[in-house]
Amino acid sequence: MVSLEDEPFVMRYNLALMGDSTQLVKDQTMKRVDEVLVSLRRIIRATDIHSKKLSKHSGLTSPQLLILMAIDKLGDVTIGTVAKDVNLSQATVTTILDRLEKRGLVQRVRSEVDRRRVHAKLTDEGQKIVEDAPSPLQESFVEKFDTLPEWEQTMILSSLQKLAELMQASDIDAAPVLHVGDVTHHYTNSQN
Amino acid sequence: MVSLEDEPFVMRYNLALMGDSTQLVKDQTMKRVDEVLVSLRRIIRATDIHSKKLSKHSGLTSPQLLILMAIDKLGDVTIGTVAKDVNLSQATVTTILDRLEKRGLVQRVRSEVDRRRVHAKLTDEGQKIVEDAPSPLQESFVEKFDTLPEWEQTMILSSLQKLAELMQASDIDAAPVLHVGDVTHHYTNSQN
DNA sequence: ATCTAATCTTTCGATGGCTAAAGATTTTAA
DNA sequence: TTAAAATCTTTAGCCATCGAAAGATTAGAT
Repeated sequence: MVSLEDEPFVMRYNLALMGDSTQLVKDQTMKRVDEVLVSLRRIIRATDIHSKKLSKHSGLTSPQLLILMAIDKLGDVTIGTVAKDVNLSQATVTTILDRLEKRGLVQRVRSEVDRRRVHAKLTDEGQKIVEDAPSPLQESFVEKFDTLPEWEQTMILSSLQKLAELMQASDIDAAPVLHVGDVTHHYTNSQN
Repeated sequence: MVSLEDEPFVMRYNLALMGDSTQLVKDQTMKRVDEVLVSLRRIIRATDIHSKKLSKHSGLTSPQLLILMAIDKLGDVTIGTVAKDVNLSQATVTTILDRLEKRGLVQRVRSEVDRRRVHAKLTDEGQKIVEDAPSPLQESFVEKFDTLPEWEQTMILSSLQKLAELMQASDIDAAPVLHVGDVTHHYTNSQN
């Protein structure tokens, strides 16, 4: 048995399932996939932590800010439209709006034309806050990003877009047939 | 004032803060930063959605799976080590372990040598589940990623790593004046 | 030996996020 | 006209996530 002590867990796990023939090739991919996973976790965590920090110093978290900005941008919009714009579920937007409304930054107005709809609009105070708000990504990140050579900025952006595209596509055609008890294979062959 | 109706919010916000001289140059960067932000949101959401899907069909969410795998990899580890390994806070790991323990997949054992520490280990059932578990990233994503040419895989990975690095560095830089010594420890020493 | 500082885990209180179901209204079709 | 279908928001219940503070224990210093 090969020593796997230092290998990332995904690798270790998968190695056990693969024949020796393709092993070396798969190794490479697995390793990268695993590192992608690690990087993603780091990135997600960094944004989370920034959000907390933001809230501590400006009183608003990133999603709250995001939603305020969306309302500012879109004007007098319905909840559903906001949700689509910021890429969150309606339920989530509702709960965030609850908090924003409680703080008097946003107002809900039931539509007169279609009483199922609810419009959100900024209050004067909300407007003011949006105008003075910091970026949802930290300034220093933007600064650092700005110093990268253009080719690198472009590379990062297109990588992210590719990744997002892959993931979204995967989500759509992923066949959810898995049960923990009887799944037998993993990275190598999933046929959807 | 330029019409900004169609510009994403980050741009709109940032433009308001900049003088006209550098505007065109900044425009480029802002636009990219904004698109980075959008892509990130998409990616994060895709992983979230996948996690829900996973949990619905296998009974385990991604973080739960991640933690099980980490324990499997590391053997008889303390909570703190697990937290570092999966890049989550201790508090988070504790609550996730609560659920895993309640389901009998994991067992906590207080260390005899140092009674502050708690070791986590897989139960037989937990072990079995880890061995049969699907990937924390969707199969079809891995499959698609696998078909990318090697240069692209490498490009994506290094972009992510660069991004993670920038963000972490920014978080450290942007540390509020409060506890300068406290903020850095998450990221600077992540090799356990 | 004891008091204090460091270390480790858990608890507490928030927020964010989702799906599914419930409520409310409007639209469509019989 | 009226019942069923579609549309929109909120509610309910769950999990993930964090920081801060509380508890417990060990290590260090006097």
